[in-house]
Amino acid sequence: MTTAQRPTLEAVARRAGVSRATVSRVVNGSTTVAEPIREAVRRAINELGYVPNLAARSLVTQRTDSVALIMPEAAARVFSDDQYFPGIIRGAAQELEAADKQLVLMLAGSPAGHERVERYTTGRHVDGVLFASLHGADPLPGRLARLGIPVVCSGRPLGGTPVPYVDVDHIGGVHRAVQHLIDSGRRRIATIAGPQDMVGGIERLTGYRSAVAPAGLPEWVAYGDFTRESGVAATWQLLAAHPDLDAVFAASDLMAHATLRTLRATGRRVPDDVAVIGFDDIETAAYTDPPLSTIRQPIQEIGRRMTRQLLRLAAGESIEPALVLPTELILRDSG
Amino acid sequence: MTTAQRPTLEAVARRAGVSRATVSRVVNGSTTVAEPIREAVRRAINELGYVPNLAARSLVTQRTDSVALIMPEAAARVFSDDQYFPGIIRGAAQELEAADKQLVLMLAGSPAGHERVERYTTGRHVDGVLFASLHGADPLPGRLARLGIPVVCSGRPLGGTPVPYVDVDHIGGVHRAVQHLIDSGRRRIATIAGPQDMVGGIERLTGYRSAVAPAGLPEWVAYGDFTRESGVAATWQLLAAHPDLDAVFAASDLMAHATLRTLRATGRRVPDDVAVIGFDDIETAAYTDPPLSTIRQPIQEIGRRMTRQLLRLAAGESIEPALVLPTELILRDSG
DNA sequence: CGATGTCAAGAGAGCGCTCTCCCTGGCTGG
DNA sequence: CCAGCCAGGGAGAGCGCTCTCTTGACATCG
Repeated sequence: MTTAQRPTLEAVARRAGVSRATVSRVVNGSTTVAEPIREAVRRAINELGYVPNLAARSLVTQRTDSVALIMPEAAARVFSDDQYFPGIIRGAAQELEAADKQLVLMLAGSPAGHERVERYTTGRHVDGVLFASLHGADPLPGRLARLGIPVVCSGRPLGGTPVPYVDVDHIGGVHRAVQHLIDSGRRRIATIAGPQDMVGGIERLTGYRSAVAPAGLPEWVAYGDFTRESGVAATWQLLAAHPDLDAVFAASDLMAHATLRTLRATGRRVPDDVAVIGFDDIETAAYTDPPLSTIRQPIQEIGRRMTRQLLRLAAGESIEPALVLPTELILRDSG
Repeated sequence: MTTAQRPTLEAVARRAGVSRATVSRVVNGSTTVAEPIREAVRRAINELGYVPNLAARSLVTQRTDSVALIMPEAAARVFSDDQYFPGIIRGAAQELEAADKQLVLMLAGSPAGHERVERYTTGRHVDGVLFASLHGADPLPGRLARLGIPVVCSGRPLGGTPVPYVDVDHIGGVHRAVQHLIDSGRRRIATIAGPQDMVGGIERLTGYRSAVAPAGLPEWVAYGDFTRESGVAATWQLLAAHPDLDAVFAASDLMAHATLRTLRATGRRVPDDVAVIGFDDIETAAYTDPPLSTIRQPIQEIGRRMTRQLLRLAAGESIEPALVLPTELILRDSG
């Protein structure tokens, strides 16, 4: 499997009868090259099938034109049909495509993975690093930031070092949703909260409390980890403790979907007996039975904004330390 | 934002009082370095916070330790809640993690994107290229293969140049599913086929025909593009033409899900009036109403196998030109 | 008509690393 | 006692590119 020797700048230069520098100028679109020469170089490039060696280029330019997107989740969980990560990826990919940069995807679930990510990112193999969702107080974003590597997180990082981030208004969104339940007469409103080591999990619970407490209603909380499985368990738990509940706010659509099914399994009707509201507005939400009311967060937009911030950072501009995007209450039939 | 000058091999060598070569030996784990010196070098590395510059390394080693995963879809479609791409990504990520290599994700939906992918991959920025699902006869895989760049596709490529691939047994799986419908007494079995410019779309239709024809049953075909929206349209189309159909095989779970809902909207009961079988076994399939019978394809395993093949190719080993994984009929309640 | 300015193109010095020699000094064996 | 042999370590040549500096050829101006 002998790989044909790739042509180099040198080879093109020889063939076109010019210097390496001139070929480089043509390749990089400098204007100071006379048209006939430019044309000759182009022809030589085509004839030889020349393609620049990116490693050599980035060795001297100190840029790699690629950015890493880190998912600090176990690989197994990243791609459930939760639309969060895919949405972030998609937004980032779009924005990077426009900037003609590459997206390097890294899963940092295992400790080994985390270590690899650290080696790779600190190894200057990327111009910047995007963190999609953080668990606990991961020190890596702060460390990278201190190394001078551009970093942007999705969701306010819990660590000590301040790192620029993009997030949505969890509290406001949930508050409005729960308030809507209250306004429509619900009085026994439970919630299935997310993991309490993630900002999203914490703040959505805060939002629930901020609506329920002032109304003098009880706080009924069960915990899940955003997945359907955990949603089933949490729903049973709530039902056991409060068989008379008349509404559930679940911190993710996946959990809300599980709640829908579990409620039905117990003979309760949605929304007649129990109202259900989720969070995310994944595609499936419109296809559940009944269609799920939910709080939409602009996931793709988060990915886009993160990327935009990162690129500005990488370009040496200064940016707002935080960007908070609005959420929207989508009312369907479940509540 | 002045980035502190990164320490180089040279700096470490000076500090440890040895030569660059020796530091390189230590970093790369050569055994021919005496323990005291090795230790001194390690200390110097830690004190300086030295991290090797990967671009420089790959310039001389001609390896980059990263592989590209290409999705030839519009960014907008890659991450619907179809689990195909996420599954491939996940499988590939796992396998690459084990090999300590990086996953570079590229979307080649637009013509511009396609061109970027070509530049990047031919630019030797990756050690190999994985194609996740191909539309039509994309010439890129063949071209890369001819350039000597290791390539593996998911699904048999339609192009002229033979390229190694990993696929599942679409025909056999669908045949068994449709045969199951026939065996359970269905006689008016329609299908919603996938795009006919993709192997999966073509072969699933072939599988349907291979079961229906020998049984002397009519072939009722409508076409979709694997999405829910297209599933809705195709179902209405089938219903209009054949109001008496008693089973539908949809070439994707997403389309099957849409069929389920559309059938119900027309007052038909599943599976009593009409049986429905999908293809993929996405997570949602177990949560539809009724739970969807479907043909499971081991998506993650495809990603893993592709990656394994690619790594062997990159290591200079020779591999089987095709790997076909089995599919499995999962019977739930819909048919 | 020589001095100056201008612009295109070449020369050459690295970027940070790996890897092939080659050298040194301590041992072995005859 | 000396040739022969290692093992451990250094020197130095690039990998393929960019970019600054310099040169050379003209056009312009006093």
